[in-house]
Amino acid sequence: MSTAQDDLTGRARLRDAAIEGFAAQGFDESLRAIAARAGVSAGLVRHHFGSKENLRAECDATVLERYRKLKVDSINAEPSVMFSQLPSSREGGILMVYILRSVRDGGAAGRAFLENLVAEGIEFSADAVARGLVVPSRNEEARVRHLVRQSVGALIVQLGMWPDLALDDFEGVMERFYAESMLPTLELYTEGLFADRTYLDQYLAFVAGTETTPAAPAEETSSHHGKSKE
Amino acid sequence: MSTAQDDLTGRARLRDAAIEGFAAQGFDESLRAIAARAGVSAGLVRHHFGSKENLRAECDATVLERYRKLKVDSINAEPSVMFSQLPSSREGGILMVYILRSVRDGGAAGRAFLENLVAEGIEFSADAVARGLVVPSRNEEARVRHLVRQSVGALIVQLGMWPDLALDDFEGVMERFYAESMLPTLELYTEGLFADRTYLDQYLAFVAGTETTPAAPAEETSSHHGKSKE
DNA sequence: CCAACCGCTATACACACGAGTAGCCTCCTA
DNA sequence: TAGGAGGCTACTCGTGTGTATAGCGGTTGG
Repeated sequence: MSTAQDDLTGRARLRDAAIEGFAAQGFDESLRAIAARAGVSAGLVRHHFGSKENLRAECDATVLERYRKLKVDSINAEPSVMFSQLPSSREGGILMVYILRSVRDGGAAGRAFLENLVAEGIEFSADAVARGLVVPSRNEEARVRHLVRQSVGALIVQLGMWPDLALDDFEGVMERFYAESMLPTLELYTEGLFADRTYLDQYLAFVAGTETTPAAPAEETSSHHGKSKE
Repeated sequence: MSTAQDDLTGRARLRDAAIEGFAAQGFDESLRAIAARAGVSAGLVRHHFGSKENLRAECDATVLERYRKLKVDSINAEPSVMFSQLPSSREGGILMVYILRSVRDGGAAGRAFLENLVAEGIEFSADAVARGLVVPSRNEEARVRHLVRQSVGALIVQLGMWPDLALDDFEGVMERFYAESMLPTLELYTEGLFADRTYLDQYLAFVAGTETTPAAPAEETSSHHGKSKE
């Protein structure tokens, strides 16, 4: 149940319209507008879902489920660059914008999406490091979290700077975004930014000076557990 | 005139309260709440500023002006890493959150702030490249725009994931953010991410194939068109 | 002295929103 | 074909918002 195409009856239509409306206009979209988008009356929302909050929750769950499904479908589809397996269909665009909006507003779906992306990235990164494609990091999770934060954040900034974002043209927008981001990304990822290692080495020396390592807060850094004065 | 401390008379107090309220609660903060924060009545907003939109516009202008002032004050203060000359005072935190919110919502102040940051970054980057601190890019402006987008976006994501952001503890929040972002940033900037140049070279070859260069739309990519792996 | 002015408050109005209620209308079943 | 259950609509209510108007009180200039 609750897939996209099998039941177009009321509730599902309303839910999809809500997802689309939330993605297009933000989560302040009124129930009336959503109902109008679905071609039904406003009060129907209350009969199917108890409140707007419930509707939002169900939209979140549906979007997350569809994202996972879409991700699984496009797996082994050679991700040319990390975090770039972007959808090209209209539905994929709606999903993406919905998720970006959710992250933007600090919603639960956004947090879940980020955690999902981080877990996926850690796995992917570990594999890539093992295969020698990616240089290792002193804190793999911190690196992945940083990359996820930056990638998603850049998309959110782009989304904010495109107020008249048309969901129909989402693929075009993404294409344009990638066109102007691909070169800097690849340059940064292969050639770095700094010409020498002084900044990094200085920071590493500074961190080594302080006993508590702020970069690796939780996990024990390999085996040298015994700290100095205890 | 129009500095923070000299005139505490009504209008300025209200404007500052609006800035603080917008930063703390978002731009949907009601006029009554702003008035209450300023310790005055609600209708006063209308007498000083015609409407909420006008108030918002004046807040934007004030924030931008203060940001520029704060930036000028802290110039030559050795930016250890690009885009990290962050304020540590409470007022600076308010300014920063206000600007982040403005970028997030696609406001005019946000766009102006981004453009300001890009211009500043281009200048800084050119200088750093000339001094041999930073490796050159095939499209400096695209790289700066990319870095700005990513840096600001990462902060916005962090902001969204911290719903109970206390403006008083802003420096602590930023400190924590930098503590967990510093290592990945420095690693990425000095050691890159990819172990070899294949991805970049493939992309450059692909771009060289198509006549229209999507990454460098306007400017000609100087003279050394036929590049090679050094 | 006083009167015009300005900062400010209190109250009211129009509007949009989410929430809630009653009833029609269709389709499915026996 | 009769009955009933559920999808759906029209309407109403309370609330919160931005906007607007009338009026009070202190300050200042003639």
